[in-house]
Amino acid sequence: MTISEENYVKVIYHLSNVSPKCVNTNAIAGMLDTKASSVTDMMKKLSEKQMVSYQKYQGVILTEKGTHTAKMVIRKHRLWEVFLVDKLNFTWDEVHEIAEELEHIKSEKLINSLDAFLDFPAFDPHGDPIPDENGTIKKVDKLLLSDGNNGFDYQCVGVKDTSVEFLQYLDKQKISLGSKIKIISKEDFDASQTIQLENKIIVISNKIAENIFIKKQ
Amino acid sequence: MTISEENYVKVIYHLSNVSPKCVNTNAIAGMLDTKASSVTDMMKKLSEKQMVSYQKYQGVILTEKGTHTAKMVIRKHRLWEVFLVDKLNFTWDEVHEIAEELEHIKSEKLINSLDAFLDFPAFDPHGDPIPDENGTIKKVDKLLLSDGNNGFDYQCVGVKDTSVEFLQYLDKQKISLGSKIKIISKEDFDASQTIQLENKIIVISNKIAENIFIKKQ
DNA sequence: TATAAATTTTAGATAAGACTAAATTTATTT
DNA sequence: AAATAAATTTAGTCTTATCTAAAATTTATA
Repeated sequence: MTISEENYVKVIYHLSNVSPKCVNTNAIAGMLDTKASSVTDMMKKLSEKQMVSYQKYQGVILTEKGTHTAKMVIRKHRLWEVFLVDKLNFTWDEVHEIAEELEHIKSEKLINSLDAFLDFPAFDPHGDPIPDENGTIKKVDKLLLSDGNNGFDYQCVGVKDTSVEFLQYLDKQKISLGSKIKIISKEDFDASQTIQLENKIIVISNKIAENIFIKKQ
Repeated sequence: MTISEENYVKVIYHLSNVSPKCVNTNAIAGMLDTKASSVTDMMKKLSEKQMVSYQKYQGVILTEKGTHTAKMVIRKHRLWEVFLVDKLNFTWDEVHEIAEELEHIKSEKLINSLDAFLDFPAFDPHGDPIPDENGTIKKVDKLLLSDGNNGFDYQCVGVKDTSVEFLQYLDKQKISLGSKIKIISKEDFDASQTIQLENKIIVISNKIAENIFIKKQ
């Protein structure tokens, strides 16, 4: 698998999780910042390699082989992120870009040794689950802060958007994985929420709330 | 710089150290397992990028920029090798191939953090010096075992050949970095040597002796 | 249901990096 | 010094991954 092929498979995997049907050409092109015609070319190649099942004009679905390949790329990406944060003291907004490169390093022994070195972490610095050697992913029952209920106590367990801008906003507000969050109230008009953190009460927009994963305390 | 360009620059750097004049096309092709015509193409490109000074039919010399680029690639290669051996428990014959991939990961912050995490090592697992952040390389006065003198005590400080076969031969003989080696005698006929190790005396061929670096005890 | 709009695919082109085969330049020999 | 050998470059081709523009198909709308 080339780096490009791995990136396509990874993106198809992520898109499959959003809407579990066929993944369409334009969606892939959008994620990879490329053109639909390039995607079509690659779909033919990945189809020949048995990574996706592809029917003209109908989009693609990952095969079992393709799903496994995607999970292994994601495993590498997330393990490297943990390495960067836990061992090299990177912040959570700095790791994505570098992990995009590291995720394509080939050795299986390397990644399994790294996994052991990091003590088999289950989650990456953004709270996303790390597939194990077999591709098994721990399911967590998490919900979006925007779907939480007034008066309840929650804990931040992940973020949806992992952009530098969003992560730095959270840093500024002192919100990180494990932070306690109590929902005080929610505005009907714009769905903005008033929430209580460890030692302050703040108001966040719906856009913020839709990108924070929480679970019940 | 692309991965391919970095590999060319690295190879030219290594060849420059052997014979410090112009590096010729065929030598580069041999090292990279490619054809002379491909090398010529790349030399034109590297010349445009000011990495080498190139005159048709006369070979190439690295510019200052090219030398620095090469050193940074080598720095990354050797630091990753230390990481693999010291932290992930790889053996010294397993690390080269993986480091060939890791050496092309771009982030400068990554490599400097890794350097600090590893406690600023001066040498890689094969005894080769690691350039620092500025490209400075600690000079060591080492010689080849084949050039050592009878009756003297030495210490193994590096290997020239880093192939899996050679390194595994050394493992079998329990020769590693830091091993004490006393030269007992040398045959006139084939330059084979009888040497004393910690707890045994063995005979090694000249080919072996020409690939072990030593220094006086 | 016919037509417009959006999506997707095809056809043809480009750039990077490699190749083969032929041509050119430099080095070596007689 | 001419002839041969070796090294290097040029010219043209191939593959991968991309692109644009045009054609084909599907979906949405009047």
